[in-house]
Amino acid sequence: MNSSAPLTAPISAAISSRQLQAFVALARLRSFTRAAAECHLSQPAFSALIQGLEQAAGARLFERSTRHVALTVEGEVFERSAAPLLAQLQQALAELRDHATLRRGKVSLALLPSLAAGWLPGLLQRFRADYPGVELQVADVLSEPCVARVREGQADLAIATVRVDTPELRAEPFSSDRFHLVCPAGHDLLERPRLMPRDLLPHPFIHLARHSSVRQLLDAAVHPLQMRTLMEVEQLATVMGMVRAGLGLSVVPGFSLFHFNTQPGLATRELRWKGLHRQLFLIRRRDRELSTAARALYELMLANRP
Amino acid sequence: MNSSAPLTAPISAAISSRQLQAFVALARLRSFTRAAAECHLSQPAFSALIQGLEQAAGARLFERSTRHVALTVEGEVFERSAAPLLAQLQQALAELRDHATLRRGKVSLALLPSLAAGWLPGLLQRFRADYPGVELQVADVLSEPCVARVREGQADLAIATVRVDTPELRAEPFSSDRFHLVCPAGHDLLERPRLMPRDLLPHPFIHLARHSSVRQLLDAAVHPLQMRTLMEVEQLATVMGMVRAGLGLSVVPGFSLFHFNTQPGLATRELRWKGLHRQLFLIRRRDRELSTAARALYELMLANRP
DNA sequence: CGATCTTACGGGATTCGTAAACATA
DNA sequence: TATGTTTACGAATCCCGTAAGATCG
Repeated sequence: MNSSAPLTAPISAAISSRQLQAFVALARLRSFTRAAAECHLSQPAFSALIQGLEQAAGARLFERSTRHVALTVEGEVFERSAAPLLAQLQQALAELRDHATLRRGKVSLALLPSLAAGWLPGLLQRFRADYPGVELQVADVLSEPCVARVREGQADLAIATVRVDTPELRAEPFSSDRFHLVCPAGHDLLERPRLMPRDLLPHPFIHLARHSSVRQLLDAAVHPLQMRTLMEVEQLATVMGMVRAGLGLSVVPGFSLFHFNTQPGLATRELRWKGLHRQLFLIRRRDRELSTAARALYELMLANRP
Repeated sequence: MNSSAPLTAPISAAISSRQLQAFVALARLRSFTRAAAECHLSQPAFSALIQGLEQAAGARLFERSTRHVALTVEGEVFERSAAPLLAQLQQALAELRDHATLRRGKVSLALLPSLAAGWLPGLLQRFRADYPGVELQVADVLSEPCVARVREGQADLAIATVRVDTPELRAEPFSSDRFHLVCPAGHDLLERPRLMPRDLLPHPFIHLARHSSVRQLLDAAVHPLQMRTLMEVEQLATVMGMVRAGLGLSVVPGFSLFHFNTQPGLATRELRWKGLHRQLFLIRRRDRELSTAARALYELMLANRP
């Protein structure tokens, strides 16, 4: 038994896109010579292409003499399908190549509000300049929802503070930031040579919500019950407004300093307390590779860590 | 210059239907081994097929490890086009093969009413038994309209009495028939040893319309002004009714004898007068070959001439 | 006889299947 | 380690382009 002989095709005869192109070109130009030229083939090679198609189809598709080339009735039947078929195929390939070359695509990213407002915009500006056709979706939510979005496939990537190395999710260290005291300009805490946790206790304090990573780390460094909690708010922008109004002081992550540094009447001071720093992780699914578009954003993020 | 090197594809990369089939099978089965088996290929050959497709597409379409095969995002993009594309291609080929094997198709035939009523039905019964899927269109009209229909592409074939050998049309001799006297049974013309044209003159005569071939040939043999014309009618069936009612007698072509031979009270007698016979031609276009279906009918007609 | 399609043919690329190497759970 | 994909490789096949042949107007 000759085991190396190719087996017969399982369902249909093999048709190549080049045969389809040749057919459509010949049906349009009605000349082997001209159609061969359009397909960048020698005329005999082109002829063989058509013959192969006719053989695969099981019917003569063109009537030809040396002076005349025309579709047979069967050829007309096939033409009605072949022309749109070829167009669809080429569109499908073009669409695919668009995705591969980042002329089209979609990336969805979930990350902490502080990064979304401060660091991300400049990054996305560059990304959009390079790949204007790629659709972007950003979810500026806290760590837990960030991770949930990746887990549920709603986001390709997330930046969050939770190290989730599960069978589903892969987390890699991305960046870290320190925390900063924010208070009205000229506040006496700004002058102390060494600022300790207990130094904050006498002052009215604007807390962030308990589920925020900032709050949780701060609670670990300074027992909350000992503090003079003035209020709890959700947004860092609100913290900024409260402190600027002189209602109290607060502690915010470095990535959100852009909220405060540009505000007249406000001052900040880095807190170098042990344990009071945030580790950020880049989180993605384990079971899916990133799409080309997502990988491009991933690379750009890694190359431009805050 | 290496002139035998294949030139690059003109527009799109070459994709074969086998690659499309392989892609769809792999997307469905998510296993190279099983998909290769379904495509009747060795697994490495199948793998190469997919790799070739990915190369042509310019993007990786599957994420694969030894334990897991899944579509990439780009693969999903392509799948949306590929599956319907393959289905359409296979349907187009099936349709084409149906036409080639006469499971489908269409033939239109124009021929004289006498043939349409007498000879054709039995022929078409056989044709339909062999090719039940082929649509038939019959125009039972006189010679001139028969020819016109072929000339205008409304009919594939015609049987008519005019020899039209023009640059457009090809006519080949098909058959011929003689003319017959029809009269009430027991009429004295039936008894004469030799029946001559002038023997008809004393009797009331039922004429066919002037544009019919029967009438024109009869007028050439017997001057119409000398005849006792009772009336002119269009249809041979009307002639039959008139003669059966004893109103007169008439002359009809042999192919229409089936109208008369089975009628009680009627008799016929062949007229062997010089020039009084009809030559029938099979007419088709010169610039188009017959479709497979039309050719089948053509062969059947030739093999079963009246 | 001139334009055009088909056949013939040699060389190189392609693709097959078997076997071995490689990778991951 | 076991299952499943990729690489390696020799052989058969396919496909190209050139050249010669056939055919119709």
